[in-house]
Amino acid sequence: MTTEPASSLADFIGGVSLRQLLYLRMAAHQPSFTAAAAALGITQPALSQALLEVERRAGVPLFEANGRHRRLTEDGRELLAFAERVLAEAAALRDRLDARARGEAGTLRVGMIDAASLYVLPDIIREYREQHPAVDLQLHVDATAALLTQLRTFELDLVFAIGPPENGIEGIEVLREPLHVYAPPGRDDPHAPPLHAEWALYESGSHTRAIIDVGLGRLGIAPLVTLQSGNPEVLRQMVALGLGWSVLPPAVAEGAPVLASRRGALVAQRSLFAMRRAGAAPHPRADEFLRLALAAA
Amino acid sequence: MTTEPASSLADFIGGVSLRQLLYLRMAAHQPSFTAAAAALGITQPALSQALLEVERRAGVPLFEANGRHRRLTEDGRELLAFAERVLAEAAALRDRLDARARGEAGTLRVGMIDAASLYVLPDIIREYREQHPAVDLQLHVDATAALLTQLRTFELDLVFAIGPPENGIEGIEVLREPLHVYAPPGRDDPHAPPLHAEWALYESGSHTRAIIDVGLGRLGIAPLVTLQSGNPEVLRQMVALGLGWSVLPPAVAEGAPVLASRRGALVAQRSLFAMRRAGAAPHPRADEFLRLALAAA
DNA sequence: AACACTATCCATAAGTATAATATATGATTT
DNA sequence: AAATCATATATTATACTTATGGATAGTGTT
Repeated sequence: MTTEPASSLADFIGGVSLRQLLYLRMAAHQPSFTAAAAALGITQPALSQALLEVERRAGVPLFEANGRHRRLTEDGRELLAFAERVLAEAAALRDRLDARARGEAGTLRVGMIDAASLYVLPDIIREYREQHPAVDLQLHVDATAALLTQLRTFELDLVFAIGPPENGIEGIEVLREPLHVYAPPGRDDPHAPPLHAEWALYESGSHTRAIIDVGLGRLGIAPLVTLQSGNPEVLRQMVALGLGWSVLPPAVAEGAPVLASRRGALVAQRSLFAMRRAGAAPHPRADEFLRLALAAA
Repeated sequence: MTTEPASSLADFIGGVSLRQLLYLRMAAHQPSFTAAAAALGITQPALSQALLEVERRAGVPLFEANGRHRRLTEDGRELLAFAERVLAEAAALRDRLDARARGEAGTLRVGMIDAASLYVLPDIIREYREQHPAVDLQLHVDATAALLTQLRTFELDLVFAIGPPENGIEGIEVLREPLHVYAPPGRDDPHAPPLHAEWALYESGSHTRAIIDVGLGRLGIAPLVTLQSGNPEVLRQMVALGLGWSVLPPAVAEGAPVLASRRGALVAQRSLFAMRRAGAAPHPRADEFLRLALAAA
């Protein structure tokens, strides 16, 4: 009967559980504690004690005697309203988490290199958007190195970039692209670039450029690079306009038919990997997106 | 690492406490679990375990490794948002309950008999309203029996009515009123009502009427009642118009000076009690109202 | 009507199971 | 070497059950 005046916020928060709020709601909605306890699947003393504990935490009586029943006080109704709100929030949260676990809601941030965005993934993006309209799909196009940095700093969930995956990143190969020499229109044989040839290549420092440099070296070519661009469309145009030679994946170079007949030697292969942080938390939406990508490849 | 799929709503609600939500919020706002634990005044393992327990209940990972720190997953941010909302609700509830405990907010339902409302309590009502403008003060005027019924059925918090208090009701005397015979204007001696006098009295069945009947009997009078009313103003008017005799408290009868000189014998005394349910939960607002009433008396 | 009789409801007590926390320690990362 | 988080174990606190008592309301009997 003597309720300790433990009415500090910390005491209240520290001691009250969602279960107790559930008990309170049931006790308020059922005709008696006994009926409420039965509906909750616990014994009547357990319910009585739990409610007394809530009273103690709240610092005010929540029930008062009414014959052999007990009824809510005005303070009790105040606390009941709180309980209803919190329990409704909890149910909504549970729904959200479940929807997210099913991949039906939430955010999916995918990073991809421009070649992927242009030639490989558009259909998959469209398909994913159709199948999961409630997912907030955010796409970022950048170079491999930048994408991997963003992946590491939790700014992206899934990255399609040139592999193989480095330390702390795990991935699966989605596509393997050959990289061929392409000659500018004219007399020269695409398979025999002259020594004085000028080259338009991917930017120095990029993953693809590193692969290309190694491959060209194996072919005995030390390219004279007069133009660098991270944009493969730019490189293709340079070649098509006769301004130099390049090394490109056919998917890029032959998108317009101009360069199809100008393909030269196979310089190297680059692999497009789908990558995530090693040991990252499960991500149903990323999993689904990747599933679509692998199914298409 | 292997989180059991305990992702049912009942499991979530059953296991999560407000304290864990507090822990989650602190862990999200502090740079490390260690710092958060220190800020919470608990040890780091206690915090780690509590958060792991929440993860288990939620069925999804809330944190993921980031170097030697851990950071929230998207699901974790979802749960954090829930925690913020609930904790804000809890703080607001605490404020409301505290304000109510101080008598500064809430509802106060006071019942009173009309005599009290007319002659005794108006100043107190005005004073209370001035001092506690945030309290929703609801006044009900009715006969004693009806008021006590409403008190018993929790429709009123405090009642000013004719005592003494019955079983299940406890009260304190606020005012003792004499009940005098009042004679109609004319030749008759107010102290000697004739046998054939016609009387206008409180309604049969009312507390005051019962007291009056007993008192008149002691004076050897068996009144011939030609008019009954629960409204003492009506009775006063009847007497003033010469239609009969009555028994009234001077506060009623002499409100207008008409009947002052027509006062006869003291029939009885009735006591105005402030009454509450016996064993009712503390009610700071009722207490304050009663304090004002007693101070004025 | 008054009385006991019975059923219902809630509180309390005591014992037991579960959960929360602290201390000590290990693994990993910077 | 320092910092961070996880794990193991012991201890304490909390939650629950069973058993029981007190109060109230309904029911039948004298």
